Amino acid sequence: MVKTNSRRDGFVSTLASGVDGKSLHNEILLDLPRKECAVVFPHLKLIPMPTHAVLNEMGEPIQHAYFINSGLASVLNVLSDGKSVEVGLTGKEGFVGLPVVAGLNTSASRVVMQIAGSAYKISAANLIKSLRECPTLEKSLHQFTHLMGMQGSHVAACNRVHNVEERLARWLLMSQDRIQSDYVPLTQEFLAHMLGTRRASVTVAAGILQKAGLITYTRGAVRIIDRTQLEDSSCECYSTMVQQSKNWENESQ
Amino acid sequence: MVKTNSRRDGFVSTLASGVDGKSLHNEILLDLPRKECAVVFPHLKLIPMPTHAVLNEMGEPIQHAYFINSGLASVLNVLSDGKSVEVGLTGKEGFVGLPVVAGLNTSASRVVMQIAGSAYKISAANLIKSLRECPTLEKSLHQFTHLMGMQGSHVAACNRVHNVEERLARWLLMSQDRIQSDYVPLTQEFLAHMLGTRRASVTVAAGILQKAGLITYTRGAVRIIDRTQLEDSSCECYSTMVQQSKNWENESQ
DNA sequence: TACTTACTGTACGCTAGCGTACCTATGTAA
DNA sequence: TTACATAGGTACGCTAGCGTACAGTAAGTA
Repeated sequence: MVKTNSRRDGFVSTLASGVDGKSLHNEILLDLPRKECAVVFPHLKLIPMPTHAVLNEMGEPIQHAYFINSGLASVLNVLSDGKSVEVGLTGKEGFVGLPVVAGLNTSASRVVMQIAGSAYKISAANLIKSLRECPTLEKSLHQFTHLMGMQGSHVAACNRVHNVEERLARWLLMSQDRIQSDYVPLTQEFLAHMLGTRRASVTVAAGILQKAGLITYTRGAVRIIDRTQLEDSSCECYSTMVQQSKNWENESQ
Repeated sequence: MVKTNSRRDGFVSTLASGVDGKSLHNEILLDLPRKECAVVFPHLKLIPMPTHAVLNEMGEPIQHAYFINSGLASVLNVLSDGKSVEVGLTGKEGFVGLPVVAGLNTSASRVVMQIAGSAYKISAANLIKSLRECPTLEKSLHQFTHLMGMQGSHVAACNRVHNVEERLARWLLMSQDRIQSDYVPLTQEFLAHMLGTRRASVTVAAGILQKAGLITYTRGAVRIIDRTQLEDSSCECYSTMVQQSKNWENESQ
């Protein structure tokens, strides 16, 4: 999901590291041309995002949007009985606050940090203002809207037809891609929320994957051992989604 | 899902009825300002869309886009074993070919007419060209992208947690909204495809709804009898999605 | 060191829905 | 009228996953 882009240059890095002294990883921001950086960056503030931080709440107005810089955020659909089901997943390639880009005020889902990290925060008002002057940013965000829609649709199909073990494998692979680490610091309880299933079902599925030597599970964290075999254990949805992201990179400009 | 818009005037209707002598129902087109109509309409051709016509095929290049004028189109995710799961649904409020709007060439899903109707067809190339001159159209389509993404996400959650009977009720209600008729000419076989379940499961679920007096089932068609009670039988997802569409109408512009 | 809390492993009865099969209606065409 | 194809009703054994409960274990704290 890394877009190659000739615009990444010393200028951008300098601007970025000026914000809070940390380096810029968000791929949407990295791909902005100089002109647009100058418009957007003054509105950004790099803030730490602790685990379980709620970025947007379902049904509530969106005050701020976020360019994820590190860590992992989940897009959840919350049902009236309190159950939640993950419908999307994004890391440093992504952005939270898409409804604002579409001209809407209300979030259709809850977005939560699953793995702590950092993000560039911008107020909805400043984002809207910036978009008027930043066609590249606008285009990126429209494309990302489409990409997240595709992701949601795939998850819809996957949730219908694939079992817990396959979905767990898929989820671990998608996470690893986004945080670029084989260490996924999550409890089974939270994985269960992600997969919309029981904690006990995750224990069983994780046990199977562990016995097969694909992962090791320690208290509060998974480590991925054999990625290739994990892909085999996962449902086809993983490779389909990866393929579509690649199409997206190649076809968009 | 009907957007009220002052731009709907005699001019537009005249232009529209010029195409094939039939009247224009597509709500995105109806909401275009005169200027943009003049750009887009010359590229449109109103064509009949028979049942099971494939508008876009998953993984294949998009040659044409469609403004649905009547009937009902399903967005399906096709799995390698040939199974398909519906992830979206659109009628005259909608558009097929969203990837093109996002700047992509390949369709991420199969789009099929479920109930015959008609659509305004436009080549991908002409659409792209038109979009450059039509900011209103572009904005509408970006918003529709977002709306379909929300729909897919909701279906993802719904598929995970709700049973066949609830999902069938939801599907019938969503169809009725889009075709504005209580008569839904579909076999149980096809409903099963829509819900990603067995035909036999649909028979059972439809039987329950029929006994309760909410629908009647005749060979190849359902008729909705008691809409209010059907809403009660449906899962919360229906009302959530309706609510979000309303937000969309109110908040956009 | 003992206590406490949070996380993981496992078990058990239960149910929705699956795959499959077969029979019965209902249209349609010869 | 008969033959045929398609759609709907029903049944049966089977399995994944649910809800729940409880015990074991690691990690933090007094």
